[in-house]
Amino acid sequence: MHGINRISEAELTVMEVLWASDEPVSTGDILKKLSEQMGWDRSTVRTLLKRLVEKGAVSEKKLKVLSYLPTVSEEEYRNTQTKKFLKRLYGGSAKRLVASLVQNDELKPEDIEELRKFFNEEGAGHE
Amino acid sequence: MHGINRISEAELTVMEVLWASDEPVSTGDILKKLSEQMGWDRSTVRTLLKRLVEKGAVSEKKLKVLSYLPTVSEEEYRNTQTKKFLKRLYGGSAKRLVASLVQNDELKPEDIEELRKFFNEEGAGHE
DNA sequence: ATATAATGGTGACAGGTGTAGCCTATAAGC
DNA sequence: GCTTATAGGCTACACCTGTCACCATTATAT
Repeated sequence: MHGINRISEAELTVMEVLWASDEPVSTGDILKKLSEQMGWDRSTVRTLLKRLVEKGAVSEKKLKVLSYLPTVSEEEYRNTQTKKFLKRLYGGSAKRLVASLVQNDELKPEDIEELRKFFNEEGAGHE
Repeated sequence: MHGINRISEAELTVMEVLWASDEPVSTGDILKKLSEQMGWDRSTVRTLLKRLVEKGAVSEKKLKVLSYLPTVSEEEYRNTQTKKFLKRLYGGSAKRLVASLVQNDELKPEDIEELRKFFNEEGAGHE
């Protein structure tokens, strides 16, 4: 929907906090979480939030206190990023990516087993 | 080996030109390629090359003319990036990534078929 | 030899990113 | 009510990135 393409690393970390909640999260709560998890200063967190709002990736609600809510779902974001990544590093070939995952032992035996079943069903069910 | 982590988008495009050759490529050739492919100015290309050298991602050889050679292979780079990406967006679970690829129809039927076979073998051979 | 084209060195500049600081307003505790 | 802890507004600043521009030095072609 939006061109929420460019969320930076640090900003993404903030997004994760928001995605983890199903309702708007207050600056205070976000701060508490990130200051202990990342050791970030209050100002840092607030700057990131502000930028995310400017970018349209989160919206700001004035409740008792300013609170934030993502405008893009984590999955949505993950999907667009994955597509980009795929295109950029694997020429868009998901097959190549999967092959490389296997080759680099990123998949555990049980994952492989699971995917095997998965693909067997996919192969059958897909017409 | 190196911490060649942060290659920027534009820089990556330059890397691709270098990776496409098996020997050092001259500034001129790189420029020719990228100016037509990307419409980049000579200065732009040279700046990117310089930065890549500074970052240690490519080495500069003085042949007849300055030429460049990657210090990291494309595959090596792709693998580290993939690992990072996986960790960042899929909590390191390659399985989740693959599942998502399937769910988002990134894989064509014949890919699925191929992977199905692939996994059947993997599953069998891997004990 | 000269004019022209290609090379190489260095500087610049706006916008993004990581990481704060300072000051004021307001809510909470005693 | 006064003090202290939170919250909110604005500023800063260095480094990274995408894009060049300018100048001097060689090759090349005629």
